[in-house]
Amino acid sequence: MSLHSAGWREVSRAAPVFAALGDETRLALVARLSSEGPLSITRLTAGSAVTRQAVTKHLDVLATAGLVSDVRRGRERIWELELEQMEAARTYLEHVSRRWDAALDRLKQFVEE
Amino acid sequence: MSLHSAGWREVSRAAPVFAALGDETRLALVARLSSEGPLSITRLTAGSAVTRQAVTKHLDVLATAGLVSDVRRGRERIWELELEQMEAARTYLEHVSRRWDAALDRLKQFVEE
DNA sequence: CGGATATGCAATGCGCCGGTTGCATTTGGA
DNA sequence: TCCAAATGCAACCGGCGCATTGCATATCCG
Repeated sequence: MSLHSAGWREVSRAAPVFAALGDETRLALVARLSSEGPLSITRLTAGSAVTRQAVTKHLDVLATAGLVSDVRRGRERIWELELEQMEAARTYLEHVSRRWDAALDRLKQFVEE
Repeated sequence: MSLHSAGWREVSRAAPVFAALGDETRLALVARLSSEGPLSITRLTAGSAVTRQAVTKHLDVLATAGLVSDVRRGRERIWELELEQMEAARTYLEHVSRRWDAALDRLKQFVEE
């Protein structure tokens, strides 16, 4: 078994998305956006524990992971969710679950025979 | 809007799980386990780019997040997936998606009226 | 027993991450 | 025009995450 199997390509795509979601502050931002809709940086900062600069950086991280996108409206930047990557992550977890179930089935059969 | 809304409790539970999945090496380990079934540390190390110690640490991280569990068998430690937390993560993403869709609907309705 | 295999424990190094502070820049509006 | 609001840019810092190396311990087996 080498690094090339087990879907390494998929892994290196999914990991950054999970990494982006793996921070409380960022995940909270995602939660805010999902429940309140598109918001500006200042609005997101109000109700967050950290500085506006921190919020900005976190939004950049999320954007790099493809989880959010921004649109300028006058002097403010409006951020909104981008579901594609999140769906991809969800699908990835689903695949893992399925393969694991299959592995357990094979194992069970192996034990029984 | 304060820190108490938008399901902060859920956020602080889900974040560590995503964080654990947000590393290529760890995600690769999860992939290996899901496709090949329960494996020992040495077997996992063979086919991984890093040291056995690194693998061990990563497994510890995954275990702390509740994503894997281990069983001793003689002189070796067998690791296997623990689907519950992964399912929880998947569900979390699903909820986010739903809320976002709802938010978009509200927004659309608001614009139209 | 004794060697080989599998794992545990500990110290160390270093880069990046999350956060802050200070100041500059753009834009809306009275 | 002039002020305030919203954001951008940059430097700085403490800590932790990822990985390594070296050595100790446990376990299997001939």
